[in-house]
Amino acid sequence: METREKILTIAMDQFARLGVRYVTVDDIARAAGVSKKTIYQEFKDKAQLVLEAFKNKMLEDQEFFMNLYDENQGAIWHFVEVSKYIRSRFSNINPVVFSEIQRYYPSCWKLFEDFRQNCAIKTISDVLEKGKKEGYFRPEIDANILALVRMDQIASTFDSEKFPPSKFNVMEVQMAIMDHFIHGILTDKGRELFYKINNQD
DNA sequence: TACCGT
DNA sequence: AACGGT
Repeated sequence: METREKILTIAMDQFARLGVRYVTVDDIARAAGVSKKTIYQEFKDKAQLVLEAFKNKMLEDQEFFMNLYDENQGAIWHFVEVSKYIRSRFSNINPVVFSEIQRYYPSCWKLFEDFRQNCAIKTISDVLEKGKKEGYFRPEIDANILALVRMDQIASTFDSEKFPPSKFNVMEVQMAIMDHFIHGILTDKGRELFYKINNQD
């Protein structure tokens, strides 16, 4: 693997496990088997290293969500799969990372926000409309409003002030909120399918 | 690796 | 004192 990629991979791994501020540039250099000089040849400073590392991960996520959307297996299926992915993906991330990024790495945080605004919310709204057409979601729901609501719900899951990791398990919160949201929009026909999808694995 | 500034 | 940066 190329030096730059190796640094990014190892950095991301350590950031996720231990927190961005806990991991020093010296730690990363040691773990990657390179000198600090090499790191600073590739990256201007630690902030840029953080930015690039998270950007890579977010591009992976974006690709996953695109593929999910393109698979086109129905609105309920889509919501269930997204919830699963978020649970698996973020169960390996130390919850302190979110508040660290928000506080100390604003350009990196902006990346998250842009992704939510430009990509996630539109997709959710589309899927809500699709579910209405399929007859699985109640026809009277407002897709644009509920897309924003849903996005806020997902984001709140990672808010360690609202859900302190000492008292809450991110995965359980994620599932509870998902369940509540979807039950608020299902038709009777949708509820049947939802139970069916949930019991098949 | 040693070192400096914060 | 510890860590980013040279």
